[in-house]
This record gives sequence, structure tokens and C-alpha cells, in this order.
Amino acid sequence: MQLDEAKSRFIEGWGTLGSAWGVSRTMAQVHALLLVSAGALSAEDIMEQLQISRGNANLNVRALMDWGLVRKELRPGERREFFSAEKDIHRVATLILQERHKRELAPIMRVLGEIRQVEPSPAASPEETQAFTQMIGSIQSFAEFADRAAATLIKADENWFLSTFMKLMRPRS
Amino acid sequence: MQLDEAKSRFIEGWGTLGSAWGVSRTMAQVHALLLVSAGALSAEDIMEQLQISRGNANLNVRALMDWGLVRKELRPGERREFFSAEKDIHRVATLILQERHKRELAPIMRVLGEIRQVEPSPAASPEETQAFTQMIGSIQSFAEFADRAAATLIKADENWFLSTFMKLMRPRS
DNA sequence: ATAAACTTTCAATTTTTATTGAAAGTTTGA
DNA sequence: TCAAACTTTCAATAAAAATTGAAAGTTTAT
Repeated sequence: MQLDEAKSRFIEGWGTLGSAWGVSRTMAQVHALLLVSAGALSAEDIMEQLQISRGNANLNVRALMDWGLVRKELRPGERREFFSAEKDIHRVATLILQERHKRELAPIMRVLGEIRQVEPSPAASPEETQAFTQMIGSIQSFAEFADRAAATLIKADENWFLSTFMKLMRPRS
Repeated sequence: MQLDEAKSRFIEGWGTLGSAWGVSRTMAQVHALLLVSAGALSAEDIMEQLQISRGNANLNVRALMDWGLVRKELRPGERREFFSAEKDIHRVATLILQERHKRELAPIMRVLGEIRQVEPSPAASPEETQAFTQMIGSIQSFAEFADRAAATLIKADENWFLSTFMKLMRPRS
């Protein structure tokens, strides 16, 4: 397989993965393209390589900058902007985790905290109310657990932890 | 807040969360509804409570059964089917993890493995090819790490989780 | 101040995804 | 066997999301 084909397949695969996880296909593809490009790319480059319009390229590049995954790069004597992706995968994972925490975990946790304050009422049996409270409580504590575990693992990963853990978890290969 | 309102808010919030993570809003809402319903519900119940059509209810209930999150419940002497959700959140998390592994991680890992076989060619500099290979390699190893870590933590911390769960079951201040 | 070289915006459009509802299919009991 | 009581399917439709492209906005050099 040639490099160009490999890159295309990565871009396609990353796009598909993204859309399964609630990220727009094109945003994931722009990210993939920048991940596998040696240098920074201009809007024109992105438009051409992914066959998308200027507006679309601009929109998605800005979204990626909001996530902290892509940076503008200004070159002296050049008027146009170039874009490059964060290449350190651990840092990429951290950034994605942070954003998803902020955008999705935090809001649902707020809702869970609020609805857990449900009052007993004559309209519902105490058993039903209690079952509800227990369900919400267990979701809350699981979410907290998962959130902490993810953050801990990713942080640990950046130090000595990764190699040790991976050896322990992957006795083969 | 009354129980009914709390349930509605949960259903709405779970639906929103689902759509941010690539699950259709209605599927997540059906799941939420079954999670907070005391007993099993019929198709009619689901249709009525979520205001959706019969076909839609059927489709989503079957999708949830494919994920292993919902079970059919047959009652002696009743012709229609009732549905109930897996209520153990720990088990819910495991099932979701398993399915996402199968549906999304496995395919991208296959692609990564394939494109890593990229051959040196005169069309690309060795440096560029090597940078690509390194990027793909680091994504592979991170994905493997995250996958194993998630599975390991969910399994290993069952005791920790259960103790927290028990604490939360007690009424608080 | 002007124009060139860019970037950004957004209403219109296209594409994708979800939903409906009626028809077809299935199961059960008499 | 039939018919009632269900479930499932799927073509049509609706709704949501992504995309375009042209106009407006911005920056820079002269």
C-alpha cells in the first residue's frame, strides 16, 4: 500500500469512527488529515484534499480549535493561515476527555443531582420513589467513578505508568 | 419535584446524552424510560409515554435488545410482550462497553493494522512514511491501552463500586 | 484610502437519519 | 379452521444535520 492510500483510508476510518461517537464525519476527517500531514495545511489544502467547500473547511477547523486539537500557525510574510494538529496522542486523548466532560458529563450530572431531590408524594408509592432514587444514585456514582478513572489513567499514562501498566495488561506481543 | 417530572427530566437528559454519543435520541429515551419504570412495559406503554409510533417503539426496543440492555418478558396468559431494562448499572456499563468495542473499536483497529503496512515508495520521503507509521502506531497502542484499561477497571472495581452504591442507597441529610 | 488576499458568516440547499402508519406477518385460543 | 390480538416490516414522509457558495467582513501593504 502506498502512503497516499494509507492516509486516505485513515481519514475515512477516523471519519466513520467519529460519526459513531457523535462527532461530525467531516470534523473527524479534517482532524485525521491534519494528524497525518507532515506540516501545517492551509484552508485551500484542506478543501482540496477532502473535497469540501471553504465554509465547511473553516467551520470544522474552528470547531477543532475549540476542542484544542488544532492550532493556527502564522508564517511570517504569509497572509493566509495554516493549521496543524496536536500530534501527541496522549494529549489528544486528554483534550477530548476534558471537552466531553465539560460538554456532556457535567450537564447530565447536574440533571441527576436535581431530579434526585424528588419528593415523596401521594401520587407515587414510597417504594417507587425509592427505586427511582436508587437508580439515579447508582448512575451518579458510576459516572463519577468512570470520570475519575479516565482522568487518572490518562494522567498516569504520561508518566511512568503507561509502560508498566501496558506490560501488565498485555503479557503477549 | 414530583416523581413524574423527575422521570421526564431523566428521559430527556438521557436522550440528549445519547445523541451526543452517537445513539439515537429515541433509543436512549426508551432505555431511560425502562430504567426508571418499576415493572416491564408493553409496546403500547412506551408509545404512549414517549409519544412515538408503534413502528418506532418496536424498532428501538429491538435495538436495545441487540445491545443486551433490554429483555422481553412474557407473562403467562398475556399475549402481548413486555420489556424491561437491565437495572444493574454496572452491568449496563459492561454491555455498552462490549458492544462499542465490537462495533467501533474492532473495525478501526483492523484499519490501523492494515494501513501500518504502508510500503516505502519513491513518491514519499522515508521521513514522511516513518512519521505516518509512528502516528498510526501510537494510536494503536493508545487504543489498546484504553480498551484494556476500561474493561479491567469495570471488572476489577466491582467491589469498590458496590460499596459506594450501598452508601448511596442510604438516605442522606 | 484603496485594493488584494484572506477569513467568516449565514440563508438556501442537499444529504442523512429518524419516524410514521398502514399492510403484512405471526401467534394463540376457540 | 378462523379471527382476534399482537408484532414486524418498509416505503413514504418528516425532521435534523451537514454543506454550499456567495456576500460581507477583516487584515495588510502601499
